[in-house]
Amino acid sequence: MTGLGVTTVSRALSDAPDIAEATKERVRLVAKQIGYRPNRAGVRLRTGKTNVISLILDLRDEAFDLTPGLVFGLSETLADTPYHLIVTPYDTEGDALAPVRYVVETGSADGVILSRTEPDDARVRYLHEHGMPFATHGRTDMGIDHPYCDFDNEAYARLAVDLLAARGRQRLALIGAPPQLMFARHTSVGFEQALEQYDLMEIPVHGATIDSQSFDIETEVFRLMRSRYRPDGFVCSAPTAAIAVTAGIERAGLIVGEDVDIVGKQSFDFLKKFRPGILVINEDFRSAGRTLADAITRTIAGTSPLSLQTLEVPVAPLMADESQQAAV
Amino acid sequence: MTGLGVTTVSRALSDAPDIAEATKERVRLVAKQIGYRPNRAGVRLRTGKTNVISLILDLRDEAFDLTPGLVFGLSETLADTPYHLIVTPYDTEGDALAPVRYVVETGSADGVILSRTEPDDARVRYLHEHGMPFATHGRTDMGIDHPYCDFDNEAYARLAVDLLAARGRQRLALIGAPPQLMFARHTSVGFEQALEQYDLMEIPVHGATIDSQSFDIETEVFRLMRSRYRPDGFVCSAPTAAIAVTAGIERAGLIVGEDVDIVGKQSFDFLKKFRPGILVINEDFRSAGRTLADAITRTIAGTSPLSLQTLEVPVAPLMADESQQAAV
DNA sequence: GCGGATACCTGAAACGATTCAGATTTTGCT
DNA sequence: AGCAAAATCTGAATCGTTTCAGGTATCCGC
Repeated sequence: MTGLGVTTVSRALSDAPDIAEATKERVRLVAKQIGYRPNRAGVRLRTGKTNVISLILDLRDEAFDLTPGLVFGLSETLADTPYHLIVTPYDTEGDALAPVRYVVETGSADGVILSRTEPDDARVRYLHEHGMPFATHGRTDMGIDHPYCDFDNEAYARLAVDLLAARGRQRLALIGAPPQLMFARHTSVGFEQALEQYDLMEIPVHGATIDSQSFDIETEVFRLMRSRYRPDGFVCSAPTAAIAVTAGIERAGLIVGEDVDIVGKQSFDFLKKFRPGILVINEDFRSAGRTLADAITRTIAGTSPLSLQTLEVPVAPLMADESQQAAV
Repeated sequence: MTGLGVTTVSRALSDAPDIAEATKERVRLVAKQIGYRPNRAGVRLRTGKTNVISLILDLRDEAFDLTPGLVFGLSETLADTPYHLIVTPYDTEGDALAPVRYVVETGSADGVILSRTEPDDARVRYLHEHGMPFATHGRTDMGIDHPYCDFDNEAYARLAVDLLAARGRQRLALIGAPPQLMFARHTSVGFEQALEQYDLMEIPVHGATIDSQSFDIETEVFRLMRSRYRPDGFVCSAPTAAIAVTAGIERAGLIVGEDVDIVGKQSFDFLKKFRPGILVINEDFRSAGRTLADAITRTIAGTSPLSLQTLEVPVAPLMADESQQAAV
């Protein structure tokens, strides 16, 4: 104790206007000396504020770059705030709502981060209706203005087709994400648009979605490469897809970058080493995590969602010849 | 309210012996009906128990399979307990102790999970001295009995050399992890042992550690392949290393699986697709996460650390000829 | 020198749980 | 019937914080 009442100390530390500046200074000094840290349970009990952000993770999600990207980006940025990041997983086949319901009902967090949004997302609706602050990786299509950070997959798909068209490819296939996901829809839209613009042919890929256990991309690509409608260009909506497509192509005895081109996404720099012929566009999930951390804290502080909507623009890769040009 | 005192209700829900069975039943029923969930802040304030496990993450760690593996495995298993998983990051170059000190000083968790242990690990010493329960991914060499889950990297390296020796390789190189890490030491020990046993030659790789920004494995391997001491077999201590080694070998115009063999680790099934010639041994980080979750909750409950030490044994991959044999 | 504003400080209640130390009722035994 | 023991219940304190509702000087103007 400094000889002051607990009220004074509390108000001094929160920089209230009715405390003398000298007193505040003294309190702050003593607090520093004894290494005072407010007890989170006390604060939480009294104010109801948890100082916790909950990241909702789908346990079935094997995407090996999204998850660490978000976790690192979020925790990195939240480290400079009073917030802790907690991971709330779920693997219920049917009920994706369970974890958000849990967070809302128990009030175990001040804000929620969602990923892999759907056009009509029950979790988003639920959180919005219950007034729980949240930010999403990916947009929705529900007319609800909420904070998000998204990669512009429409632009990505257009850019991918640009690249393939520039290399003279004619018959393009899209290896999509599960169609119920918003980013898959954006990718499709961009893909279709660009096809029309260049007047190219689309080779439909039956059931061509990533991370569906039942569907084997490699085998399907292999089958396609031997069929009458052989694609000469692939657009992949996820990094892992590019690997599987490559495997399928090579099983059919064809060469990536010569007989066929692949455009793939990555956040970790390995596709180029996997096959130098793959056309690579970067998507940085870690940076998305940072942006989302920022967005959720601001949302809790009352900032309007409209100013917290970020769309990351894909950047065209340097082509082999361009980079040589640049070097000269 | 059920008409009972709060004491009775509390004791009933905690199944205390001095409450009538009928009463307990009634209380439980009502609790279920109104969806009662104990307020975490209340419990935490009164009992000091946080019901939180803190996972300490190194932000420089770009290992793209360890992190999601641990996060998924831990959160998955903790979901069936009252514990929440919180992520405590750090990126301080010098002070790896900062995050554990923070957790201990603020009492923000009941238990801590560490990864990437060192033989003499300051974090382990600190947690042990302060009586904070913890479990580590990886062992230490400090004479402290603590719960851990580790992959037997010594056996891995021996197995790797076995595979290379069986294929007639003579001059082997180890692409190590940062030498200050415990698992790197285990790998080295196993490697040396096996070399001696088979009487093979070791080609030293200068500064050959993964995730050191300054060192470029690919370039070093390329240099080696053109030098007088050209290795014909590589043992990689991390998945990413196998990619870089492959790139270096191919830059030198040699073929993986023919001119040179590589043994690599993976947790996610992609190395075989990357280059079918790579010899692959699995390490399952997700399962390690599950094991660690179990270990830390048991440790908090008072179980002796000795029974909470798990060593996962590497399994030899099916060779191409063996798998054919097996199929016949 | 007096009333009232201003500046600065503080006691006590409240958040939701657990638990100590009884209190009351019932039971068992003679 | 009487009394101790056993069974069952409960009031009140406590954890650490914030905040309501005041309390006490000090200052200012006239």
